[in-house]
Amino acid sequence: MTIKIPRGHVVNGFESNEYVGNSLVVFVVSWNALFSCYVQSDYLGEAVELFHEMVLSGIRPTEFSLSSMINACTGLVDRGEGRKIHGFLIKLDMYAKIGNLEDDVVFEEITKPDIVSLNALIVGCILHDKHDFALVFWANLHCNLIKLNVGFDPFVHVGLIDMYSKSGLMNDVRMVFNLMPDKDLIAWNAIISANSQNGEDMEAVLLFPLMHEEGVRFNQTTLSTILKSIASLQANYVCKQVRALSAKSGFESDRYVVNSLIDGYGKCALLEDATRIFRECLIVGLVGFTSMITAYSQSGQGEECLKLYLEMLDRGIEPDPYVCSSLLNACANLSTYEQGKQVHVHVLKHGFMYDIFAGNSLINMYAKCGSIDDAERAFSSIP
DNA sequence: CTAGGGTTAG
Repeated sequence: MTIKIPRGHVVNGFESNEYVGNSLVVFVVSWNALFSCYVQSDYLGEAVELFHEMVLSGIRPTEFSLSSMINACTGLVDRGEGRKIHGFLIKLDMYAKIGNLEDDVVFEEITKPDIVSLNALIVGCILHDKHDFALVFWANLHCNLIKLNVGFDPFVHVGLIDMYSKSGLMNDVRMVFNLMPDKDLIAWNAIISANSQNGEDMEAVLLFPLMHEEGVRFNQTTLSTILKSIASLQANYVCKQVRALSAKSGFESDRYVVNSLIDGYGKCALLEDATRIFRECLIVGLVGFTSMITAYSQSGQGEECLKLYLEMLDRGIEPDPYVCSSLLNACANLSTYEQGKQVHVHVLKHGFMYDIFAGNSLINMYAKCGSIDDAERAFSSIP
């Protein structure tokens, strides 16, 4: 993997600033800026490596550094790459001066846990990639914190909600949310998203009016998140209501909201409405096309799927494993072997065979098109 | 710290 952002630029950029006095403070801020860049560019493993490097060079992380690390680690666990950075964990433990993570007694040695030690522990738990252990550990940690009457940083709270959510631990998600003294917009979005991600779609949608009752204003993220659950529930009427709400609140031009609306209408089998938004919005890109292709595929209009795909390529939009997977599914439903083969060529050309969804769709397509040979070949070609 | 599109069966 190539690292695009030259580290020196960021670090020297801050160092050479004559208005900034304390170089040690400057350093950690520069590192933090770098972490943020890396995480946003999806260089998660590199971000963790850099973090380790910083810690070894004697610079104490701040809540900003660790907040980036929570994101990086959550992402890595998502991808199943968490183990790769397991080695760093051991050293991280040393830094955190908590000795053996598996012994929760060591926590008591930290008489006044601050944001740094707390966050280091979060990173440690996530890096361990041992969710069952993390659960026990966090349960103990929570008890200790309550006993010690230590306030949580809101960022830590949302980080925890996100981590628990991605581990499927909804009870813990709710516990953390309920512990929050000030539930702001971000907290509400996090709990709604957690419900949505864990298949509690009805709950996710019902939280929306609750949030309103508590006097917390929604934003585009809220709308996009509940639309995903509305799509799963195929709640046609609610979908239309949210569309009206998006227009009224001015979030209709948000990329995520638009895509979620297209997808929502598609899943609710409201093809005309989906098409209208799709055609009216000039910002529709790869994701919008994928939603439309899926919608047509599900309504049995395979020719439209292929037409849309060609239109997409015509507009210079590069395909990805998602759209290929959706397209292969359309071919499978239609039993269009020749077209399926063409999509297979695209999958190979763009190197999407590593993607488990694209691979499965390919196998499925050949199977549905009646070619077991091709299906088997596709199966054994999965890396 | 929170947000969008994809696979398998029945």
